[in-house]
Amino acid sequence: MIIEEQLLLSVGSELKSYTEGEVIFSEGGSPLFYYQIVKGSVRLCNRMQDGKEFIQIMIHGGQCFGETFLFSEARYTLDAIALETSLIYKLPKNQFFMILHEHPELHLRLQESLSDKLYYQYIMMANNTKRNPAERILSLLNYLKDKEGNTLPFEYKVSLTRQQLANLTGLSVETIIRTIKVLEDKELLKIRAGKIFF
DNA sequence: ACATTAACTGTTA
DNA sequence: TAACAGTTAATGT
Repeated sequence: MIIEEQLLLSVGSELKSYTEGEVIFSEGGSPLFYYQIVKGSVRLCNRMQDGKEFIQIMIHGGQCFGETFLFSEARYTLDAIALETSLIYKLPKNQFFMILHEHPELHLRLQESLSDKLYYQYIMMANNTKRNPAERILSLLNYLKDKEGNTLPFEYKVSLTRQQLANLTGLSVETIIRTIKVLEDKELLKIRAGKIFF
């Protein structure tokens, strides 16, 4: 959790419910709020004119998003869309800076959260540029498993759909399916009832 | 709703 | 040019 709920409420944050697929903010819009997820998850993505999308990062409960845009004059360069029904705190920009001013220790937490996101972005940028599909998928799975703190083989259950894996790696769903099967043959992962165990 | 397969096309090593 | 990845479309769970 980045900012305590009590504190968020005391400065007039709005607790808003979003349904699956609902757009929270979109590319080109003016960043006016700080968002923090209570329950659910959100994807930050770029949508192409042909309807395809590339997921930059997924944000889960306790984490915040959109905050980086409050520190610059830039407009949103991506969309934030609810991955599922989610409860999210929405705090106006000026109130956000007010509590940052009154609670300087929050800077450290925001910095840590930002570093985590950047770490993921670095990994994904390196992976999605040159590597082959198997390497792209494996490094994404490695990152996800690592984040969960799981070290045992085939213990980590990948909760993402094939489509989500495709949108995170820039590969097609079919390539994900084909490659996942090759990786299963090589015994680098297991598939049980359609779910990937890594 | 999500996963899989097949047939086909274009690209790349 | 053979292998590979995306597209399309049909089918399966």
